[in-house]
Amino acid sequence: MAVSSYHHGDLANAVIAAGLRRVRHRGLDAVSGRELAGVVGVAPSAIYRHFTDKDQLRAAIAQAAREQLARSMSQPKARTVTKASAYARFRAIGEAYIDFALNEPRLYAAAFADCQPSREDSPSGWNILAEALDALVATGAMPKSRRAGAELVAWAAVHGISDLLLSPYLGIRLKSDRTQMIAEVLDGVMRSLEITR
Amino acid sequence: MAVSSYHHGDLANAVIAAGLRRVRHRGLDAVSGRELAGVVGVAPSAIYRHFTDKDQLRAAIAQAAREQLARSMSQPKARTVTKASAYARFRAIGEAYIDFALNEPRLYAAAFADCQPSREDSPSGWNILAEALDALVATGAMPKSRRAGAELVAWAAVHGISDLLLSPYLGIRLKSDRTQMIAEVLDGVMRSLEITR
DNA sequence: TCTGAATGTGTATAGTGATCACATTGAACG
DNA sequence: CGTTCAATGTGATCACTATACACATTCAGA
Repeated sequence: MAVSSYHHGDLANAVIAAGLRRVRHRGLDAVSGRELAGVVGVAPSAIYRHFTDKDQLRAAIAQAAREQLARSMSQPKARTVTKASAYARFRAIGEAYIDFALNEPRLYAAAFADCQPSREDSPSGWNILAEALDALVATGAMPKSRRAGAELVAWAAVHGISDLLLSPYLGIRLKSDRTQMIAEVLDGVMRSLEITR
Repeated sequence: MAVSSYHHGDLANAVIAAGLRRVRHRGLDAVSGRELAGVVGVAPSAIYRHFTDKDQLRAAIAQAAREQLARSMSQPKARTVTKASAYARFRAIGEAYIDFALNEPRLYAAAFADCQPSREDSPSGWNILAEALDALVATGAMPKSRRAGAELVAWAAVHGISDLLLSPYLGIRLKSDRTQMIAEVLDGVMRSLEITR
């Protein structure tokens, strides 16, 4: 595609892809429209045919990052017919979330940095989490009485530990092993929601 | 002070103060050295006498924001001699943290945005939390076996719920009452750490 | 084939971080 | 009291960025 070398053919997506690459190892604040244009091989002003604003460009990149996070969360796909499998999947989702945050810290930060209140993401992580929680209730691993608002409790804990582990501010005091701390927080979520194996 | 109008007298602090004002209603990314210099009434380049870098300026403003957060957390000062008072104080600290985040969202975001791994803050929120947890154990409100790593579990939950409530991305799905959701998360922390009233 | 809409180009403006030589000041010291 | 020096502020300047606008190029359909 784009043999003409004048019309690119898919500039918007190319720019977002280049932006994601840039975010991955320099962070969202390091993306500059001009540089992305240069990487893609186009004049700086061409970007404004596809994004009204730099804010909108940032938002588009952030949404792409969110989609990657959601994809990571949807990796654990075990059949959740038994208590044990539902428990395992729920826990695996949490671990996948934290792993993504620790392995792609800048992508993770970008995912929550810029988002329009109006837009929605298709394979939302929220829905993945909700399904896992439903399975927990269906298999009897979690009391129905704890179901309401459980997404928030679980997400808050997992999001919080991710942020804290990444923050150099608190990172200093966290001398002990990371995997152990993650396990502690996840165990805490289980007690908090009265989830049993 | 500073009647000479040439030498300011306390430029660094004045710039940080102006920066905090700017952060409060435009966010950390909106601070520009030139603008701060203008507000304080000084030439743009003068700032570089006190901050080597813009990164360092941002870090200084972020640290000031962190100190404000810690101050908010240290407001609840009830005597923690009984189970009930220790419980109340611990909970109040969590509520103060979340309140600060919701009332000063940009200040809160800035507090965690830029921080050098080396620097330490004096009245750290971590210590305040640790003391409250010690009091819980001392008064028998929390089993000693849950004490290790309890700061992390508590902070993660409270930090997570703050971030999620502020994020427009998840804010959409959170239709129910905020205070109720906050209470749910705090209740979850209590169950998670086996804290009783 | 012609025509218009979509897309990319080049240029210009304004604001930004950063540097450097220079000016001004206050404080220490004779 | 006067000199001197380090700290601090100024002004000019450079490179880079976001953004707007007039213009060029291409593609798709009547």
